[in-house]
Amino acid sequence: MKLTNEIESCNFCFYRKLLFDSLNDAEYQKVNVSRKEYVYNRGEIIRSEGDPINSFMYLRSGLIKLYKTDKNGKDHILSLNKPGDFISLLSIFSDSVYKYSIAAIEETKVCDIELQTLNKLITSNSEFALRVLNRMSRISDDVIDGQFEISKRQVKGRIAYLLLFLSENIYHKHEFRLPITRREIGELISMTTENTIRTLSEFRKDGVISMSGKIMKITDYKRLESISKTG
Amino acid sequence: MKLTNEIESCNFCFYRKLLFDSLNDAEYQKVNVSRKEYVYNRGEIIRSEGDPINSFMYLRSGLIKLYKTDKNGKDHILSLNKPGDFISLLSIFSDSVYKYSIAAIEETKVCDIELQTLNKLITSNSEFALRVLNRMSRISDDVIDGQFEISKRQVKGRIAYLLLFLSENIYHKHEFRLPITRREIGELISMTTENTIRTLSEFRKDGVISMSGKIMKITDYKRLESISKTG
DNA sequence: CGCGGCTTTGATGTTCATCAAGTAAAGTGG
DNA sequence: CCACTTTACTTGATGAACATCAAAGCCGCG
Repeated sequence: MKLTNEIESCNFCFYRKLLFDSLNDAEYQKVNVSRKEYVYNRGEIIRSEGDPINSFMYLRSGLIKLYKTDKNGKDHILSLNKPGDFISLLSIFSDSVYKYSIAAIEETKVCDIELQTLNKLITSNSEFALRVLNRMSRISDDVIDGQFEISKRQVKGRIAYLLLFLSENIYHKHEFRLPITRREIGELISMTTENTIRTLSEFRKDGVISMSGKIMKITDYKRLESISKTG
Repeated sequence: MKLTNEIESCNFCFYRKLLFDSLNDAEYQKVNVSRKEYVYNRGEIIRSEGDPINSFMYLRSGLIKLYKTDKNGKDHILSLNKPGDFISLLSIFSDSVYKYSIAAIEETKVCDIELQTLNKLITSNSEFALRVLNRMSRISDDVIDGQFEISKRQVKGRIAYLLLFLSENIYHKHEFRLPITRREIGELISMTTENTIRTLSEFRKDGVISMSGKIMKITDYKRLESISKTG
């Protein structure tokens, strides 16, 4: 993890309009002053379950996973999140510690704003408060919905769903570099590593995808969609 | 569903302090005026997936389930909620329609407040806004956490977990009337009705519980806790 | 270059869904 | 209130889906 200082001011930040649009200049200054930029490398843990929550973070670039570790030490991934997702909005107002861990899957840049600053803004700017409510609601919905979509499918459908998710929501391409290991895929879809691999191999044999190492290419999109729907 | 008028004013409502504590008298009046009371019978659907969200509800008494129906018509229960849970806080600020259905499991009384009224209060009273954020955060956390707890266990552990949940969080007794059918238990723990029944029968044979029809009694609490932990 | 983590495949067994079939209970209309 | 219909409950038999165990090749990295 490294502290950086790439952005001079939030004024021109792309993510400004997602959440901070309703702030006036004075309020912006408060954010700008309390704001810190961090860069996390692939694999680095950003926050661990149980860490105190005293700031609000959002992703400027990269990819992260939200996960929980069970008593056997096995991780269960709740969701993958990309820039624009306000990952630390979960639990932030209901608990003083993180209920989930957050780790960087790819090199990830975050902006970190003191929780106190956020609270003051919510108190002083009601439009902003509604905006936070909206974002928080959305991210919760996404996590719940993602879990639901996974749980109602069986392995093939789950893998297909995940590949489509990566292709459509993260990379916007039919060919991409798998950002996560096969074990992590398993942790995400509640399946063992072996079955995950077996299913991927099967997809390759069936000509639905082609892959070499981490490079994935969806060669039969329609078919994959059909597997995701019916499986 | 029936419209009632049991409560004269919110002033003495037990649930006032959970959320509405920070309102002044004038704000209270607004709530009181826009407020409607409804009673739903066992089994009645309160809201269906896709219904427009234009009010905010909370449970005064009873028990409800949040659920989604998949394309095969099979229901998946996301959570059971009891008085004090602000069930309609999910999705309320991120979507204009319900993403989940809500149904009464026992006779349920709700207070229904126009969304517009809620929004005005959030805008005018920042302490209230923080309170809503807190409640929303909590209910999302609970749903996510519940799903996580279920998904990491296998059948026996899931059933044990659910029985303990009902005993500890809903009824505060070791003996209670099962509020849901065996099929619904299955929908809640992502398991077939048959396996649910088989597992309950097994628990009875093993002397962990005794049951006749819907009446459940946990006879070996320690054992059930152990099954919930290890299973 | 060797160690540890990732990947892959096979063999085997367990868990769980499905199908079937019957009893019990609960709701419904005359 | 009773006959009828539907829904809930229960048990058994069978097979499919999936986990587990084992073994080996691969790859990146210190």
